[in-house]
Amino acid sequence: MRKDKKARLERAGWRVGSVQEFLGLSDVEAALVELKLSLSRGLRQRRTRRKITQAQLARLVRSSQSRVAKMESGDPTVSIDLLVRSFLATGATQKELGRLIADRTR
Amino acid sequence: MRKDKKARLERAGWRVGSVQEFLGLSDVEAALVELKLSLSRGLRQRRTRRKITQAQLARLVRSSQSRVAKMESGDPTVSIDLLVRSFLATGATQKELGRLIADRTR
DNA sequence: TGACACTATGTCAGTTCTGACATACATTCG
DNA sequence: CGAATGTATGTCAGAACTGACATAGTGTCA
Repeated sequence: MRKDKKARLERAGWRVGSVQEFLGLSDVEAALVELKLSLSRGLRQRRTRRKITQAQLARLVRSSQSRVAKMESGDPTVSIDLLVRSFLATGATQKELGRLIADRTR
Repeated sequence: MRKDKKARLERAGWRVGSVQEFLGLSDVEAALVELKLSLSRGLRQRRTRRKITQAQLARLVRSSQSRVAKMESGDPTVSIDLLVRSFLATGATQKELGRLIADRTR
């Protein structure tokens, strides 16, 4: 490969000549699904432990019962932002959030 | 308070008569800002440790250099979703993500 | 059985976030 | 100095997500 072409490609964001470290978006995608499931489970657990209904939690996070249901069922239209926001709204700390994510059980 | 009214309010999501456990969205909001900062720092750290540029990371997550810059600078238009996705795209595991969040340093 | 409380699912208009682009700024090197 | 490389910031059309609503399903109690 000509040197100027290599330089051009690298400038464009490629790592020419190195082993391909590209993760394949599918890997990241799979990890994201896992993460969302962890958050879903964690959220439902916290909610039921506190003995409040989906409607009550919805009010806490200024959302709706239907969206809470979607959060807890791992609906793909629910963002991580919303899951995290809701989890924190149950009174969880950032540390607890971190542990939930780190200590996931399959 | 009349009993039927109480029931109606509770159905609507209020916890009538109990101590107000409402967190005040501002608390959650503050926690979210903290969280985003943790992710920003973590992302930049992982990127620089791997000695890749913002443009290269952008390619990995199918984003753009400008958005990566925003991610790392804590720009408010960047979602947690995108931060997490990018962090994972650097090859981090869910466990590492959890630790990053749990072990934040101010 | 019916009434009630709770949860699940589909839909959609309005809001938020996104990649891309342009361009400015910063640093390094010859 | 100027060129090259990397990073920061503003903008915007299009994509993704949101709360709200309607409604269906599930469980419980009398």
